Amino acid sequence: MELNLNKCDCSLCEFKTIAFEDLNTNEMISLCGYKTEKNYKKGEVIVCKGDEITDFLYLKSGLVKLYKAGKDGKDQIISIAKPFDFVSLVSIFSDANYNFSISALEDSTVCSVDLPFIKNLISSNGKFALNIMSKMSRNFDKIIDGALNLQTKHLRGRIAHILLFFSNEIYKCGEFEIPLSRKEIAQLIDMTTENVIRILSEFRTDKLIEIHGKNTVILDDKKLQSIAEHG
Amino acid sequence: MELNLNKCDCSLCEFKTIAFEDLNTNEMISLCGYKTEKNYKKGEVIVCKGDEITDFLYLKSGLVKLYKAGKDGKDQIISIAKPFDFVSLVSIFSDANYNFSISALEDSTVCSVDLPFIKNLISSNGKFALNIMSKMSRNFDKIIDGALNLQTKHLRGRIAHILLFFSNEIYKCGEFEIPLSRKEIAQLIDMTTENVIRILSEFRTDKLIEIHGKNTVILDDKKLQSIAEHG
DNA sequence: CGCGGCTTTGATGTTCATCAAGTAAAGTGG
DNA sequence: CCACTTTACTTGATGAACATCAAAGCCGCG
Repeated sequence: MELNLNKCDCSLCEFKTIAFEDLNTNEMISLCGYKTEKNYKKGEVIVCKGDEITDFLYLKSGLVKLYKAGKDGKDQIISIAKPFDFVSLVSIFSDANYNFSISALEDSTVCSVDLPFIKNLISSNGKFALNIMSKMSRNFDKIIDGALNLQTKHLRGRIAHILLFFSNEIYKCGEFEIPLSRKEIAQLIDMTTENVIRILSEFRTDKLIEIHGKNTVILDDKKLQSIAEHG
Repeated sequence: MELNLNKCDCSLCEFKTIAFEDLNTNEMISLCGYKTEKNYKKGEVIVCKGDEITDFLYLKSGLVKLYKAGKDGKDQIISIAKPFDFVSLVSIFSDANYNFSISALEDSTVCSVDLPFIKNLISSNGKFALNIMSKMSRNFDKIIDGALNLQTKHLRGRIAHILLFFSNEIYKCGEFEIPLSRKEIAQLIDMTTENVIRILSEFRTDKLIEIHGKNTVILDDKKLQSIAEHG
């Protein structure tokens, strides 16, 4: 049976640097057979907490959020993954089921590789195993660091932080559309929707940013930086 | 803190279930050669942020804290590791240097295995690799979960939580000595020293706990549980 | 003894969540 | 396409939760 009618050649895919750079030719060919690509529309749920973990996922394009769903829409966002990031986090090797959920913040393409196949690769290719561990490890560090940082900051500092996050890390541009609702921003940096709005308004009257409809423009990068660090 | 002379036989060590259960006889013998045990006194620093990572560490006995050191003693405690826990977290596979610190909360014995040797094992023994990944993965999940949980709780809930943590998970006993100073408790659950004390006092007047010198006694487990969940 | 660190309690002020209410935007059904 | 509903956004007022500041008691240690 042919799984892949989209006749990709993973060995040419720029995304193999995510983890697959250490595979030999044969392994690379197998990989293509165990791989599928899926597209998700903005807002679609990709993984639901409790789902069985059958695949190793990474993001090819778009933007997704990893989150824990709580009661009455009180979700908590764990992290935001951009292309080249793992989506599956580390947890896929610990449990049979996901203990968090994933959904698309923008139209996204997810590459999905059969998990038993990946485990097999880990068993048989030591370099690959170490590479994966190192990548996941770094992912982990970033999330922990983010969580600890949050705790030290006041609300203004947190807002400044995510504005710079989107500007510098995601869009690499001073003008962009925040792919999160105000509520989602609140869930990401642990505060209330009202305060997100309030502080964005403050920043606007202080001429640190401009907001035109959906568009956000960073006006004073340096001051925001300073607020993010010391505010 | 004397280095012992490694006369141990790791194949008999109950701690091999931490990760080494999949090693064959030869690998087990090598392991003993690459392993050292070190003892640390309560309060001693085991690893300092920035130290080169040369070994894979796990805790044989005692209790340690992993923390990020901040300015003027404003540390943040990432997690508390008990015997059978990894000490090195996942980060040892991502970076050449530690980006957190570790110190002993009680007199502790740490087992230390040469990291290149471990990496070698990962490369050559697929079962071992998967096992390690799964264990570290679970570790990661626990820490993330803890961090997210903190965010949802008020101060009283957090205090109730760590009281139960020590009672149920660490000492498995309703009467124990908290191995942390009030300040350290504050660092662990992100609040001020004064409020830790204040709330402990409240709990005492509410007959939820008793405090005799260093000793803490849990009086009303159920009520604490309820505060931890809904407070 | 006296010094410094840890602990405790109280008083004060700030930050932030909650509540309320109103506007804008976006989807829904006739 | 328009009325209708719902969802997102916004602003202000209020009070609660919490940090900060201050001061005093306690304890171990040189």
